[in-house]
Amino acid sequence: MKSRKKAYHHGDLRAAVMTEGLRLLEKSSVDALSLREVARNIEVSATAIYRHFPDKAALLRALAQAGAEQLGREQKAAHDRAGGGKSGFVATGRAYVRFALQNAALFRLIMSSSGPCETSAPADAADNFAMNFLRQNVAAILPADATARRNQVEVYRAWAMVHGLAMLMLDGQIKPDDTLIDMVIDESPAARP
Amino acid sequence: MKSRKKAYHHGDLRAAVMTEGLRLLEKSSVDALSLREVARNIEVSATAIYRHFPDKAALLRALAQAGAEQLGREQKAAHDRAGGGKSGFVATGRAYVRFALQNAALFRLIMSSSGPCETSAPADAADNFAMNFLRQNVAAILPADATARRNQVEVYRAWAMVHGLAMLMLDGQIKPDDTLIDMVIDESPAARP
DNA sequence: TGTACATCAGTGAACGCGCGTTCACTGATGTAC
DNA sequence: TGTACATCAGTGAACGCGCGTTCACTGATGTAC
Repeated sequence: MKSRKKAYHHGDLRAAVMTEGLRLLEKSSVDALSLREVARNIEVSATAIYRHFPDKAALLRALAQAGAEQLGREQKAAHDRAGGGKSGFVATGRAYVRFALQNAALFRLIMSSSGPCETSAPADAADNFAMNFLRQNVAAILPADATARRNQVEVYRAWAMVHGLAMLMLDGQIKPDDTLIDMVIDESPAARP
Repeated sequence: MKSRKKAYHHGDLRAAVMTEGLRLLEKSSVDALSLREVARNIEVSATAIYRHFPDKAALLRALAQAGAEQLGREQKAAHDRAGGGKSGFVATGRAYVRFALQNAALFRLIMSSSGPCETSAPADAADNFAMNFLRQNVAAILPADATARRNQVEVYRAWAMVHGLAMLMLDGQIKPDDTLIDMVIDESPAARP
């Protein structure tokens, strides 16, 4: 069989590269990801990838972008499923940590490639997904008369707590444990009635 | 000049390797650290290092260990300087984040190489430095009648918050800013009177 | 409907690179007499 | 104090590896006539 060329229809190779890239990130680290390995696994020459991505960095950027979108989607879904408000906030945090645990390398890649969120006002959809989502959720939790500064600090604190829990579990410093995740987030002062 | 051999007295090469390793970690990432670069920089053949470390992994382990000890020392110093108690707790957190920011790659290395702290009771000095320190500090903050489980969750939450803040700043997701660090930690519910 | 042709997604050979590690070696050091 | 010798921290050449990227190429696809 083994047809030599045009094994992929138009646009399919790009998708296959992305899929395989994401798959490999499930099993190893970002630095262990190589163009050649991706190509090998989808049975295509290494150079074929250059038809779709100018270089390796571009592929990583695309993977990070796709990952960020997925994380955003999962957070949103969890939030909506919980019915918004405080339990929406808690659900968002849980989704964040669980995504990190189930997509370790991808999660790290996302964090290390999206820019700082200090980039001024008009939110940068994909880049600032987490920030924006948190900001909205935290607003739902604070007293209505909270100052902007107070709100911001609260956002950072909530994000840091959830992010830290994710990273510590990823690094094996804290044993991953769904119950513990729930306890840390649910009982957090910000989440208490 | 350039004497060819025995440029280092007994034990000095080991120290020089460690120092240069730590220095390189200040400027780049763990994966960018190579035996050969360390050797080059201290003007020694790459193979000389094998007299002191069985392989690269052993060097990384030693660097992680040294880093962990330094972090522990800085936390302890900050704690003592603040006079213990609640402000000691806050100071410890600040020291943790600042250490991370000033020793980015080393901090990551520490976190990724020390084992889980779930390893049973009799604490493993270097490995569990952060945990033990936090545990003591959190105990000083909780009401005396707090349950062990509650205490543990509180420890994890505090650690996660501080660790997350450090990682988010390291990854450029939150702009590093001493004032913000202080606000996030100082005003955290755990640190409030 | 059939044929000529431009396009461009694929190919495989080749490049130079820096890496970790091995090997047989050398020569300064410090000790035993 | 002077000499013979074992030790062992250093050397440089060499290994094989997998990588990202370049290059000139080929041949299937889809369009214009």
